[in-house]
Amino acid sequence: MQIKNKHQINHRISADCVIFGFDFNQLRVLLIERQPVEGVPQMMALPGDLIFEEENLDMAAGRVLKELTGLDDIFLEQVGAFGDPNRVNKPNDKKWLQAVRQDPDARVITVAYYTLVNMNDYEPQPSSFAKSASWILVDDIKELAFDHFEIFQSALKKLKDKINTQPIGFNLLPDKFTFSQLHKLYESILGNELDKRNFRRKMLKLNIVESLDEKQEGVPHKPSQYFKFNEENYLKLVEKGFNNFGF
Amino acid sequence: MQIKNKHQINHRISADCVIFGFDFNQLRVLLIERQPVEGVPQMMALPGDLIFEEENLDMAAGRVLKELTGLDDIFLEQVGAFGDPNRVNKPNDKKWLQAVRQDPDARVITVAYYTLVNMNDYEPQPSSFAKSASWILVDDIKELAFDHFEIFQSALKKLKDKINTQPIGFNLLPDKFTFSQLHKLYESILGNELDKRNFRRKMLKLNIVESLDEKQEGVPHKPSQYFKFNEENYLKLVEKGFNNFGF
DNA sequence: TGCCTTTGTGTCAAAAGTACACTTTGCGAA
DNA sequence: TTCGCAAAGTGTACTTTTGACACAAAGGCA
Repeated sequence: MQIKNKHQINHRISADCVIFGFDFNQLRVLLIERQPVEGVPQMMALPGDLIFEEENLDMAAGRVLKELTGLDDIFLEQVGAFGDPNRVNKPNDKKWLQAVRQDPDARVITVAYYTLVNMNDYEPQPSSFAKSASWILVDDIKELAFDHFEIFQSALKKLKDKINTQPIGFNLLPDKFTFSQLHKLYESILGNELDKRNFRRKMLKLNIVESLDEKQEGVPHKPSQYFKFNEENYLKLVEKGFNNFGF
Repeated sequence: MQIKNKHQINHRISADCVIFGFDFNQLRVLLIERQPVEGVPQMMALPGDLIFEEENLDMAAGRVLKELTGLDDIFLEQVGAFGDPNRVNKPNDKKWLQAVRQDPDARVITVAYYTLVNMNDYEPQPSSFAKSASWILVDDIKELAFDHFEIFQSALKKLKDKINTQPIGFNLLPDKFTFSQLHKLYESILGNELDKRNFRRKMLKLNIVESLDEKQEGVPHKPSQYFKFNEENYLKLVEKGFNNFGF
């Protein structure tokens, strides 16, 4: 554990967030536009910031989320650390760093998080690190600054895996939602179709959604029932060791 | 993305490894004894080291593994980053750092990995960071230096989750093994009993183990058949989208 | 030869998963 | 007022998977 010369000292640590939202039809991610720099093509990036001295990693990610969305107390889970020495060394990224950062050659290791928000709660905030932010369809994300595309892919994979173990999808919906919305959400995350009747049957059997005494209004078709998530029942299930929440 | 004063610059980054092994009966982890320091009770720790300048995180973890075990090209997966500002601030840990480190107050963020090795391949290596290493039963690990116990628990949880998705357990066994060994391995990892016949039925149906033309010899009971893992069939299954490898 | 230990095997019932199509409701346009 | 449209909501038959459970077979050893 002795310190050797080969050990670099001044690492920067940042927290980047993959913020997922659901527009009732497709899955989206909240991306920021990187501050424009002459001669560097515009590119989108994950919101993130260097961590503060007194912060732990989760707090830093929470702060990024809060600064950008105004949201607090949100589902937040670590994806992992990304620390390739070349992760910020693509030519355009380098140019950008040279224009914007004080110490552009410092090695930056980022700890990535993903988080699930209800898009309707989102209110754009003036933020220190983002010029502007927008909700981009997951399917339209093809390229991002630095290694953010790789991070995004890891986060999406993690989300897919997780939703087969825990019903975290409710974090992406408002308190009351229809079964179709829930159904569509699962299809969007998993990336494939799910039989309507089978989905409904299993979800109802789990006993973690509860029908409300309220229906859609003003729709030009049969109005659907509203439901809400029943966290109490969910916790009871987990306590019993049940873990098959997948589809 | 501007650098503010609140951002601390000189973080240290280390890679720590939770090295799992299986003694054909129970699951073990390779722990090192922390260099003794007057007045600090002896305590075990996860092997780890600060990362080098030119290394990415996986390489650093691989190097730690190689230095300690002589093993190369081994299953290695990230658990996550641990960066609480107080993770190394328990009184005894502080004392230890003050005695051993040049800059004991530096904030150290660690990226944890877990890895699965075949214990029989293990050969203790003279290592720069370990006084001595030993295989400790998972059930006997109650306390570790720094936040290593927490890291260990996360790694174990990750291993449990993973083995229900991918048959990574074979990494813990030699090339040829008996069904009982495999069975016991799954029981050790999952921490509960599995019905022998049901385990065998499912594993055989997966078609990823293959019977060898070879039996145990010299055992005072019915000798068991040897099997080997069939990676080709496994990859075919995965390609088809099959994912129910759990028990 | 008999004993001990571990291997190896089959069946039945319950649960879960899969595939599949028609009726209901409410709005809006003709 | 009626007709059409669009999405909601519902059941059944079949297959596959899981879970519970007990006894014979093989080989060493005394």
